[in-house]
Amino acid sequence: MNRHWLMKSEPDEASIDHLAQAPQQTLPWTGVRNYQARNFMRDAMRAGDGVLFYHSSCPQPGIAGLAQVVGDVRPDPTQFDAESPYFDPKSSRDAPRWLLRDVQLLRKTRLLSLAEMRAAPTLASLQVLQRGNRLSITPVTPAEWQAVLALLDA
DNA sequence: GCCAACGTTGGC
DNA sequence: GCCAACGTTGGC
Repeated sequence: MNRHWLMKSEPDEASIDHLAQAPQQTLPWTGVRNYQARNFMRDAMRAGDGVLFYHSSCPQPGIAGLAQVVGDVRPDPTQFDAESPYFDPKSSRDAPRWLLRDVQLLRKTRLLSLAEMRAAPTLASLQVLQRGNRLSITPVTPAEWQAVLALLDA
């Protein structure tokens, strides 16, 4: 049984439309610079896992589409790029500190707004809704995934 | 821009 | 290992 995840992206940087227009409708999930989120990608994610694509830090935060993890975990190339905002001078190609996963669109959805998520009793346990949560990648239970699908169909 | 919450850093 | 200071996140 595949796992499920919620992954936050700032739409200015990588929106659901960017994902839809990318080759193979797939984007590398660059820029994760938090160890807990990195460890999820490294240790727990598998190809085929479901992804709730969440728009954050924007006028209308919420779930904008469904995606899946494809391929294997690999080094995030932006950590080696001195021109990138994600450059990490403490990392090296011999011992990359930061990793990424590739994410492929399953389908765009209507925007399931943060307000609607908060109002849904079936999503009360969702980690991203908990007070003080800041992780950009969080696990989603099968029940929560089904609850999101149900809300999207409603 | 504000602010709560959390993560990271670095001196000791 | 402690902990204060600082930086970041992200909704509002």
